[in-house]
Amino acid sequence: MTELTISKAAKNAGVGVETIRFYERKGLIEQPLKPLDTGFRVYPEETVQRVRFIRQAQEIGFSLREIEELLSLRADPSADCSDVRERAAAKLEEVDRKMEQLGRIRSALNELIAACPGRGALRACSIMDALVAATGETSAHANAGHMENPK
Amino acid sequence: MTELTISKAAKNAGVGVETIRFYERKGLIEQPLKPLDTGFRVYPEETVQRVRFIRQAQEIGFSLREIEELLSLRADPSADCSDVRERAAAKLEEVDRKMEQLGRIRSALNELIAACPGRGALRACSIMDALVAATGETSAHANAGHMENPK
DNA sequence: CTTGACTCCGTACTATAGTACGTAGTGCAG
DNA sequence: CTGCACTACGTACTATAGTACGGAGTCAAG
Repeated sequence: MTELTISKAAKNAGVGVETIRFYERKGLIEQPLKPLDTGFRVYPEETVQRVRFIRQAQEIGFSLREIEELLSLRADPSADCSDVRERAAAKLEEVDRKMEQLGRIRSALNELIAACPGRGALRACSIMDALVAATGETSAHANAGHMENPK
Repeated sequence: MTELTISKAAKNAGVGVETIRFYERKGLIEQPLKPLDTGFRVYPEETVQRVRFIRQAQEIGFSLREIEELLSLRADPSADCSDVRERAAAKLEEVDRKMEQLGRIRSALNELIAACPGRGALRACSIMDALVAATGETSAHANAGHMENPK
């Protein structure tokens, strides 16, 4: 098996060379004490697996910071499966929250679009109106009364 | 009406002073050629409205860059309502794509959690397994055949 | 007239996830 | 043995949306 240089490892893992180095700096993967006389990194296959793991976890919504924790867990002999499960559950809740938020945005956009005549001057654009109107709502009472103690 | 200094304008708009200045630097709001002898900014009520508009548009998912476009449109007398509508529709599609993506993530997490025993050593954790397994899938054929022309 | 609050400006820093660049040192092919 | 590709390293830069900071000037109350 050919020695895995950084570019080969990167290629195998499906990332760029700089990304490997970036992960090393971040401590997500250990840099492989370049054993050759040359000072060049030579990677074990594990590293490629690790990078794939990282990308996979990213795809299901984990940040690099969270992935780091997952990886530490993996290395921890006392780590329990429930630890991982908890993290997954927490992430699921987070995803649910994001979806709800997006759902609200979606409804707002839909309403805006439905109400929009779709033609005509911007003066008559209900989308702009909606945006502007919303901005006015809380405006009136905000600094209306000249407060004595302005912060 | 008291002159709107930056901190009052910020307060009224519900943002920080630095945010106002940031928006000015970004060109999202014009800085109000400080007319007093002092050199202090004095804002028209419009600016507060504008900042509110920005926050409102952000809430329905527009980035500052997109909001800038929306604002230019608003200032453009030849701008048509359909321009705005198109942007809203594009944003809606984007939101839909994001929701689908999140939905996939959600399913993946759900499956992972459902399959997880929830206790026991990490060796037996199906979540970790799934992550690791996925990483291995494409690994075999990646650099298996020593290719003659490595990049 | 001093003090504290407010303002100005530019710059630097936060977080996230990389990407790019320049310099210098290697490895291998022709 | 020349030259290109590759490597190492540190630093700087990208985008996004702000936040924080330091020094200087100003305003208003006491």
